[in-house]
Amino acid sequence: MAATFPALIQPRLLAALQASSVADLLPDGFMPSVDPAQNPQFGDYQTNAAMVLAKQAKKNPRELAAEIVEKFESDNLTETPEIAGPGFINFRLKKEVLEQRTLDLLADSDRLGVDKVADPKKIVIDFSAPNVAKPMHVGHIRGTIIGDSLSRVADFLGHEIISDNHIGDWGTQFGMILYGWKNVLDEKALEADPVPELLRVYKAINQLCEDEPELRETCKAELVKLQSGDEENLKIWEKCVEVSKIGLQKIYDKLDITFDHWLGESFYNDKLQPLVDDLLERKIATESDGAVCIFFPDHKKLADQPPAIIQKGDGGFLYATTDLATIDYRIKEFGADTLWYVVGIPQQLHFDQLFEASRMIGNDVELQFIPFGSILGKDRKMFKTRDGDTVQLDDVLNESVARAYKIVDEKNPDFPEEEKQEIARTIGIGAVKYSELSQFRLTDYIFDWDNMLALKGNTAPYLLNAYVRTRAIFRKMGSDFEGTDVITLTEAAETTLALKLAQYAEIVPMILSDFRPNTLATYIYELATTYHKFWEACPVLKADGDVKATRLALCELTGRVLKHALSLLGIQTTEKM
RNA sequence: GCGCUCGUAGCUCAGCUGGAUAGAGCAACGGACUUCUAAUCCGUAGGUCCCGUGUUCGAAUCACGGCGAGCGUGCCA
Repeated sequence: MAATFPALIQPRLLAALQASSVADLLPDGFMPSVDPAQNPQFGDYQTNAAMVLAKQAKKNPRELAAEIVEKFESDNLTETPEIAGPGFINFRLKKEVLEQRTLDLLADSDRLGVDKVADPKKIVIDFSAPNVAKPMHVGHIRGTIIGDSLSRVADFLGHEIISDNHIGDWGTQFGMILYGWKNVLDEKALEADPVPELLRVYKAINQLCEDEPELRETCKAELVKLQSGDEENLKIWEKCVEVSKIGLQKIYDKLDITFDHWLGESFYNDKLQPLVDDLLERKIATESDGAVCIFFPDHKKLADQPPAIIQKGDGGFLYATTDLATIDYRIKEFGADTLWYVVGIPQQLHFDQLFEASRMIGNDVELQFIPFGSILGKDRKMFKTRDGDTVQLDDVLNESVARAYKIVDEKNPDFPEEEKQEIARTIGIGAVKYSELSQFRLTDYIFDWDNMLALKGNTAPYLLNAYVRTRAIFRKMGSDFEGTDVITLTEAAETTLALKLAQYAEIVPMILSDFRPNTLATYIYELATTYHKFWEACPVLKADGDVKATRLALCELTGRVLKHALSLLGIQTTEKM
């Protein structure tokens, strides 16, 4: 596949710069930036290179721009560049170039113009990671959906990606669960639907502990028994983990999310003591106030923060210990060279410490903390499971599907029942995912049903409707797209759409440069808008000859790109709605 | 106290490594369906980009200082 338009313009522009009076100022390996023009009136692409270099050369930017344009060899790629404003150079693609690109993209149905990365990595991605014995609530939705989307994008770009659900299956919550299991468990309720019953037990004991604090000691004793290998408690624990996993899997199935591994905290139990001993021996960790800690005296920020504790005074381990063991395992057993952690921003300090500790240990691995903002309750405070007033993730998904069904049923009362439900599932789940992925991941927001489940405006149904419209054409025509030898762009709406389609290849690689699926979401929204406008302006089936062939091709290609881009967000498509 | 993140239209949010007149959606108002799906399109209205200073030809964007919100901060995860 040919390079993207910026990648084609850049070397020509560089050659012009090297032939200009500022050639001496260009650093080795310099490549001028070429970006899509903000406003179509300026052209298709623009560069600010003249302004940047004029500054260094102490020249007039517009004069330098004129010199660059003079030396610019378009080689039939663009029209003569134009100079505008303070010194922008604007490029407009030749029509034939865009037409040829459209044909190329049609022939490239697998990749749609998107190249694989030159340096594929082996990446373990850690996301979702719910605690067992507690159902997922809305707070878990971000990491789960963002992590899944990043996995899909990385995979498509040619990385080897291994997803690992590092579930919390060994935490202190088991003290209360074990006590509750033995004292307040409703066996029948457990059999009927284990996850809510486990939550009830957890909440009940949590409440009891509030009322009579001495109960906490009893719970702690249960935890110690578990951790020292007590047979009865181990059995209960295993049962708990088993039923919880089944409950979690149901949610993941609804979300169409899978993991390569489920290596929870408990998996690393026998690796913790040797790790601590080793770090003590290597003087990376030291004893302090009875606990084993890692200090960071040379780190400019962490030096003033408390140490990372890897073993408690009572001999117990903490999540810093488990996470260090996990890094080690992922490097040695998975052969990973890169680890991604999609985790809430409150854990920033923990990961700063963890990564620094890993560096001190000498691990040769790239570590990437990909944080996301918090979902807050109406009181602007973070959701906390133990309070019990959180909204469960499953309820959100069900409500979303129900709302979508209502509209599907209104608009298409004649569709078979099963089809209506299938469409409602696609739209409902897609709406939740899109509302998350279309937002910058670090922004905090207050949970609001109507906001998260909106179906109007910049939402999943708008995008799905654009896809449905591409399919409606071929359904009406009575046959699938049969290919074309010629593309003739005449209307502005066609040109704009063709350019937008070509830019898919520019957008996808950008997602991983700063881990922002919302850049892709924005692109899909713009593509859908562009297509909807094309739809209004350009009749397809009533057209003839090359015009019709061109428009059919644009519909087909738009459908392919929409479907593919949505799949990178983990959103499924529907043929009708 | 120290540290992290955020602050943009009435509301919810975009705005990529500094670029041209700061953009969408919702809500409000006005238009367009005997037409390939109107879950659409077109138009009107809406702004002290939290405040201040600095760097720059140019700042919503970068730096510093405030203010506000949320979060973290030695034995939970």
